[in-house]
Amino acid sequence: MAYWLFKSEPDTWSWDQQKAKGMAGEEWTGVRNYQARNNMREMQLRDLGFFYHSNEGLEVVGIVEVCRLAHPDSSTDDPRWECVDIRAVRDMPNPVTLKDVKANPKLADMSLVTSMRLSVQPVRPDEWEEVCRMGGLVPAP
DNA sequence: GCCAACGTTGGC
DNA sequence: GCCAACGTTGGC
Repeated sequence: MAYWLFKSEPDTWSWDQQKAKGMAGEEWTGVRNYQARNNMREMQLRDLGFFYHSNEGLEVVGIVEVCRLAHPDSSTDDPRWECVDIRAVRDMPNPVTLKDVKANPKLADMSLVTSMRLSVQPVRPDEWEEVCRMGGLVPAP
């Protein structure tokens, strides 16, 4: 069981849109970065992730679950790009902002801080725990 | 809207 | 295989 973080610009694909897809989930298309793609290839069914709003909001707004393993990205014919499907699991009771993350020394190594531009990131279990605690999700899922 | 960071491309 | 040019991301 691993933890991840998915970035999305709310103008393009928001948490509300993700939630509207319900249990069916949605393909996480559009990733054109090898490192992010490789992270998706590593994902297992039922792995959990944070849903983060970039550009606007700049906060973790919810929890998602991987509901389909990596497969070719249907938004391109380029066979290099793959993606998983994810579905919304629940809201963060109190969204955790990037500012909050940066202000917490326990989260200094988080990819969100150290690899700003990576759009699909791994999250360590201790980081998962801490962000959930900050967001009012105790115990962490 | 700006621009720093950084990944990718392409000439050599 | 190096590295300059270029394009994109994303915080501010």
